[in-house]
Amino acid sequence: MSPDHDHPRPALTVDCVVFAIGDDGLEVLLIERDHEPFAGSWALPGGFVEMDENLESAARRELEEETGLTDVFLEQLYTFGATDRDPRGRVVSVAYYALVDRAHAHLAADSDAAAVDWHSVAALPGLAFDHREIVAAAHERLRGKVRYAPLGFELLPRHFTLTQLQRIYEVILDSALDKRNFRRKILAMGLLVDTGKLQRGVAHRAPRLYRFDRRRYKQLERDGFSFWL
Amino acid sequence: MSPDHDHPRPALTVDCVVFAIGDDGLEVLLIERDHEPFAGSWALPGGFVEMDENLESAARRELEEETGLTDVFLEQLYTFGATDRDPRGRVVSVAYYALVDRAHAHLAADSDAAAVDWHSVAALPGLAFDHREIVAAAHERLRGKVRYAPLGFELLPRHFTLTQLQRIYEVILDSALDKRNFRRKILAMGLLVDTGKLQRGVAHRAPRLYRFDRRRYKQLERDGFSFWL
DNA sequence: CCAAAAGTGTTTATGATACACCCATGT
DNA sequence: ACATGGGTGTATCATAAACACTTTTGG
Repeated sequence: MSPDHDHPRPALTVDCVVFAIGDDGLEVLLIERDHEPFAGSWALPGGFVEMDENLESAARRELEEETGLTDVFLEQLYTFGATDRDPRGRVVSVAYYALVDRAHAHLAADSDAAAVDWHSVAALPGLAFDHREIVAAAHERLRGKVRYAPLGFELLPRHFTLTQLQRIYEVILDSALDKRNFRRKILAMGLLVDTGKLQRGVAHRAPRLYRFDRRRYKQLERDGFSFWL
Repeated sequence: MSPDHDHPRPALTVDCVVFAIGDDGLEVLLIERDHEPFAGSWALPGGFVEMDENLESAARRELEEETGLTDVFLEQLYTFGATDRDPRGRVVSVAYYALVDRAHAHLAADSDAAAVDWHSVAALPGLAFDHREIVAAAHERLRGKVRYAPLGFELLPRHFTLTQLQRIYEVILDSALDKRNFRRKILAMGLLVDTGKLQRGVAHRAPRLYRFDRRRYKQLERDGFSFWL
């Protein structure tokens, strides 16, 4: 017996809000739509969920197909189901957000899309469907969660400097942070490991490179420690 | 053109995790299923989303139909879409959680359900589908969010005493709180209004009744204030 | 008059904030 | 040598935590 035999079903899609930090601050990855509806408009990467795949798998598949990105940090955001959100009919969309290191994210536009490109969150073009609302929800989630979860590291390469990390937080929280206080606090958590390497090739004193100790984070988390910035 | 014309679609449901504080601590409202699958098992109230209703509307409708509850605090939790979560086939469920004042929640079992009743979260019976996992996710969300959002008030009648409020937090956070510190902190936020009334009929000094000032909360929130406990 | 919860301040400890200069490197 | 960001410590302030007794009411 089918769950609802003759019962009509909404279509189900996933959409991905991919964030990175660029020169213009926080940026989102958008694709230019090739087909109707909203052909020519910018939109979030996403598409229909297959019958035999989990939701997160669908999000990862669509992301790879449409942008070339794989192995990114990905988390479910919210499910958007307003009855009029798609002009073609009833379409419910499970939205995810992803965090990537812009410098190491090599993009490859799909045949379905005219283009793939980064756009400053502060100056988005007109978006298809309710995608502006979805980006706004993702942005709010990121701003809230970055303070109590180790999300900042997902926007950086595996080895990074404290100044790079501080910039991540300054961009997301949209406020200047004190360098000494920031460094003291983040190092005091004991989650950063000094790799012993230095970043050479910069026209000033070579900064130390750190990495985030995921194993230790999970350990401390179990022991009741909570990340806080 | 239909969004996916010949493309098969998962079925879409909503499920509600309704919390209240009872004598056994945190409790969840469950219905005893009348029909297969899982006939006789306890399950979350919920059901299929109609083509012309929003997701939250569907959750409220199912909640009223199956338990009689209306006008509750309701928030989207997470969407569960594991391919094997329903033995009948592919069913994706958008889960919501609700908070109600147990004393004022008058229940009415639907014809579809053999029974509706409260169950201690600490000692749940076996649940249908992946409902145990959904309850766990809702519980975690509640524990996390109650500290930075004014959710506690949703579990009390409009007029309440500070001791009642403290108990809410103690139950949800599962830790004892200092009475004097609790009262100082919660009153300092300026969100509670002394109604001037006393709760009579108790075998001890009559406590003052307060109410939560929602208008003022929204005001302060806009001004950058953030609830914290 | 007894039981039961209401109500009320102060001290101490901890964590947050503010703040300025010298150092190392590449050009 | 100069421009650029890297790296470091202390004093002050604000918030959190610990803690015990008197008051009021109903039975």
